[in-house]
Amino acid sequence: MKMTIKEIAKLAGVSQATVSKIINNYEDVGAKTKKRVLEIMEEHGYRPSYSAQSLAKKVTKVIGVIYAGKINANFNHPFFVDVVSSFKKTMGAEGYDLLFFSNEKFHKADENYLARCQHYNVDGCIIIGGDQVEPSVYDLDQSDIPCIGVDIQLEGKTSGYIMTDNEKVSSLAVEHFYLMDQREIGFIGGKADSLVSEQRLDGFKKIMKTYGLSINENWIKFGDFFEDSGYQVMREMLMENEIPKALFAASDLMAMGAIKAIKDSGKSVHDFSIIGCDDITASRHIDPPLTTVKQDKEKIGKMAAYILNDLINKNLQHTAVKIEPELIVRESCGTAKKV
Amino acid sequence: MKMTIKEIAKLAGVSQATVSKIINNYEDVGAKTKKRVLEIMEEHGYRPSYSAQSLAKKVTKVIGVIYAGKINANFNHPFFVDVVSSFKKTMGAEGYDLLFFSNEKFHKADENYLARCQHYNVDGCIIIGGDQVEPSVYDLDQSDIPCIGVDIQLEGKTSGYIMTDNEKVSSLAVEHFYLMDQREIGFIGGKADSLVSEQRLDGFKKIMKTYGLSINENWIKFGDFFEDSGYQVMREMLMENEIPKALFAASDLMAMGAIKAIKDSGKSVHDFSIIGCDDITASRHIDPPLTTVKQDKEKIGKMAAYILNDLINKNLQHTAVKIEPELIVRESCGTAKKV
DNA sequence: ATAATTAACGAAAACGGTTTCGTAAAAAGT
DNA sequence: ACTTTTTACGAAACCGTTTTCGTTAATTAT
Repeated sequence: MKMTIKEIAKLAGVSQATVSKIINNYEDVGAKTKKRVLEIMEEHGYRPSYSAQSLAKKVTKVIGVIYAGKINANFNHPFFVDVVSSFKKTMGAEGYDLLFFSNEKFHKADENYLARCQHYNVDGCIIIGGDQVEPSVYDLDQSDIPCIGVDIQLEGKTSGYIMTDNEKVSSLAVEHFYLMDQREIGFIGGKADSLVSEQRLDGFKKIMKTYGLSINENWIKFGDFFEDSGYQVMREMLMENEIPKALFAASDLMAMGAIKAIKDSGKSVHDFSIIGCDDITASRHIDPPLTTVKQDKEKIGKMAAYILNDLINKNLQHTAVKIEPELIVRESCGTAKKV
Repeated sequence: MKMTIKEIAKLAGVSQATVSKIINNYEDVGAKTKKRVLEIMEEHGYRPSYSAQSLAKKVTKVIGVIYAGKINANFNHPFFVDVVSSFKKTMGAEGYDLLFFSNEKFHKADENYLARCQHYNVDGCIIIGGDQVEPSVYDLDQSDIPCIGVDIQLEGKTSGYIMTDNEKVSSLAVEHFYLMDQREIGFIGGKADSLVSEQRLDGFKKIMKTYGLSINENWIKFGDFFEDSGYQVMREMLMENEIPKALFAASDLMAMGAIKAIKDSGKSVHDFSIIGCDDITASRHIDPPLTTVKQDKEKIGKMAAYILNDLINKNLQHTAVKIEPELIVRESCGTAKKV
């Protein structure tokens, strides 16, 4: 049942070469021959084998997708889900399918990402930022395989990266607090060793200084971008003597966790001002509707695809792009003081 | 730089065959030879080519992932995100990577799913239920490629499927309404032509009859499982003369949309009883915390992986499995009447 | 009518591996 | 010491394509 090019050729009374040329749209094949062969192919449901093709040509039309960091990390984080969804859509339109690598710790130790990219001969890959830069990711970055990093800084000649302007993210949040007359501001970061966390913290400190606000180091804590960590961290803060009145959380999920911690502690959320980050779908529905710094997930995914495409087609050198964040005001910072 | 088996063989002073045997753990190769070759491979960072390997062997260790239905449908629906995440984790542990097919409408018309599965020579595939059964999915189902369907009924000899017991889902919801003294019950389904919607509606009607509750056909509407559709549908209902006091929505997202519609209409959500379905992360945080029928996403993903594995290893014939749903009571059906 | 082009096709090498089967050397049995 | 078995390895065919280059037949130019 599984037809090969050889059998099609025999059936059509032509050579393999001719069939192959028809598959690949060569010019030098007669119109009637072409028609006949095409019909036979259709009739037998013939499809060229990917393996054979990508062995012979050097192109695969497959993009590797890598979640850096711990096992399965971020695959189901709402922010990355939306980014990857947008990326997938855009790359799909270019004819690419996406190969999601299982975390390497599941594989034999020696099968790192570079090895697997070479193994599958992917045309390029996207690396989703993780906790820190693993050696395995570094090797891939340094290779000649086109890579686009999201929330992770890639430096290879055939790499690029994209992320939201994270310092601006913090500025937007703190500025809003300031406008709402909040001065006792805490910061809940994501994974302490992630680039994103670092940049947001930097931005946070800078803008606090700019506004002449004092920074309380006890009010700076780190989670892992997911909800539970926000809950834990807030819980700790709540047990201290001094409690910040305003909180900027580096993800909506952590903000949600923090809010839950506040509620569970018996205090009223309305006595706190809270700003999240990402603007995930749920944010507008929670209680209170969450004021947040929006990241343009759609755009990030799309741009990542464009850049990767250019990298693959060698229209581009190494590039880094920053996307503008946007403040979305809802009700978690009080409505009373709204102008 | 790109090493081939031939070069490794030359470097080691052995034949290709021997190197290949080492790669594939054949017994008939001497210990010292093996060691030497292994070292050379390591030293040169040699990795066998996937294309060449899967051309020669017949196994790829790749699973195809297909979202049936419209472009990009369901890729970012929280329910499926969690299911696929769990599936990915489990398959990853078995050494599989996942190939996500871009929607075929992006590809040339003739490249349907079966064609691409054959093209890539995947070991098996998972099909995520969509609006309806497309011809392309049917062909794949009927082929000899192992397939596991989630929320979609696959009937091929090498296929299986898994979904929550959807009639039970509706029973759980309606029973709860009944206990809470709600009699005027509406139903918001997902995509009207999806199997899941059908089953839930059937279950809904049955249980309503069982309890002797009258069914108002105007209170039965369909969305598409996403939030906006819940909003729209609820908006319509709100404009009618008779408005149901209790609503079962076939997804939490639609429930969230419905709640928003109620709020936007100026009415109080607390005058309504609402039950969702899925139990996504956000559900416990929204206002009011959503009572919902939980689907065990983790389990569904894991079981899907187990079944697919068995299908691939031919330990299994066609199988269908149903997963038990569970009612999670929170506050969207009033707390006053709680026992 | 003849030479020069062009069109249409095929032979065969290459892509990078796997696997069967045969064989020489080493080990074991007698 | 000689046969038998086992061990370690290699030659070569094969997996299903692509692609280069040469060749013949058909056109066109002269």
